[in-house]
Amino acid sequence: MSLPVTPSDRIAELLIHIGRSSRSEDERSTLTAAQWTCLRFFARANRTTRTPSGFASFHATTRGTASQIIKSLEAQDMIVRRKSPDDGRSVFFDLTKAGCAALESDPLGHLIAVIDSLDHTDRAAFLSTLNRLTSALAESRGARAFGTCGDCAHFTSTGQSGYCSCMSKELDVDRIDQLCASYSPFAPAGKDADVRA
Amino acid sequence: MSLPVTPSDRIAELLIHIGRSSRSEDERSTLTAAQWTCLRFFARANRTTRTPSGFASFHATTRGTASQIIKSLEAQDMIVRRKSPDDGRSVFFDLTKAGCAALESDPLGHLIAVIDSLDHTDRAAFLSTLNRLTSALAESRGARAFGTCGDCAHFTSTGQSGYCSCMSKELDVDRIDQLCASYSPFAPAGKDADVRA
DNA sequence: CATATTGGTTTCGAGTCGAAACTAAGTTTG
DNA sequence: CAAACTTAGTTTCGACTCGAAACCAATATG
Repeated sequence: MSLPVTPSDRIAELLIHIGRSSRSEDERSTLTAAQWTCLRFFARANRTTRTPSGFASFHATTRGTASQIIKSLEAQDMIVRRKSPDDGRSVFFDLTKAGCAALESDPLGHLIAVIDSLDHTDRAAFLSTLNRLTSALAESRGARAFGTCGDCAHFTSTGQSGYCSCMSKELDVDRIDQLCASYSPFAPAGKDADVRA
Repeated sequence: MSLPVTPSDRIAELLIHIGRSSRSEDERSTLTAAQWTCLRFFARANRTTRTPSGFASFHATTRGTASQIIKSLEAQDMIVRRKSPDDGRSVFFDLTKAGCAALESDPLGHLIAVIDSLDHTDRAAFLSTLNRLTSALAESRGARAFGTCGDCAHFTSTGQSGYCSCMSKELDVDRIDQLCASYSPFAPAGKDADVRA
């Protein structure tokens, strides 16, 4: 009955709990938790990542489920569908004015405010550990971690902008802070072939 | 479109993500995420907390929803319903043998393993910050935080066991690590009257 | 050109969710 | 003591979420 409770158990317990309880929408928000996550993701991810598949893997669910959540946001005019110029099968999404406006009252604000009240160095240490946990967990799940281009192993800074060896493209300042599905926390072992490993 | 992304934003993003993705059941587990959370909670909470209301407030949902999740676990013989000896309205739940056995393959094990691989001092610091965040968030939501009797302001250790001023009862070793809904992270300001503030 | 494979959608059934209406057992209060 | 709360729990409802499986169209692979 009373299994030994290690610090790791406690941390896992708290992580689940905080993730769940901070999404509770006190004010009758128009969106559900899944819809908020989707809207946030489309606001933060780069164009090649802002797709149904991208969201599905970020949200650790199936493409089918992702497709439905996206559909519901489209119906509310929070996002608009765009065809990919490169691939006839693929689509991506942009936030509408209404979508951007909705983000202003993101219920996640509560959590962010609380985090903001932390001591500066504590926060930095916390973020660093959390980053490590996320990458390790993604790896153990056999999934790819998500991260920003600026932190990515494929990225080399060239002053203000930088170059992504994965997309073979120069990235301007705006894009450096965007989420990318091809993010890799590790230095690539060999050549680009390893990107999809 | 590209709002400034502060460290706090990143942390919030990661917390939501890790909480969600670590509950994904790779192996077709017999239980859903909500059911796992419920089973875990009943395994960890003390008797007065192991109730439908207790779970509802822990899980940040309504009593109605909690009731349904509990019903589904009862139907699978994971938990058994007991009448409260003190209050004719109240019930509480114990894990069955099957419930305890199920916990052995808790999908949360993945996350725990990853946390276990952290450096000892990093882990301690992480837990401490996480605890602070959880309490602060609960307060900002106007909800009560959950914690163990051993960490509670109502608790005074007397060597191996200890005394809970909230329940006015001596707690033996087993109970010290259990979750309690009356947990308070702060020293009680005045007398016992403040407990329900 | 035939055969995968990939990106996306749809449908299905079970589970989750909050809100609201409801019962029953305690508490307050006049 | 009885009427009026309040609290613990359940039920029902409709909308949403979820994974699985079946499906379609565009792209690779052979």
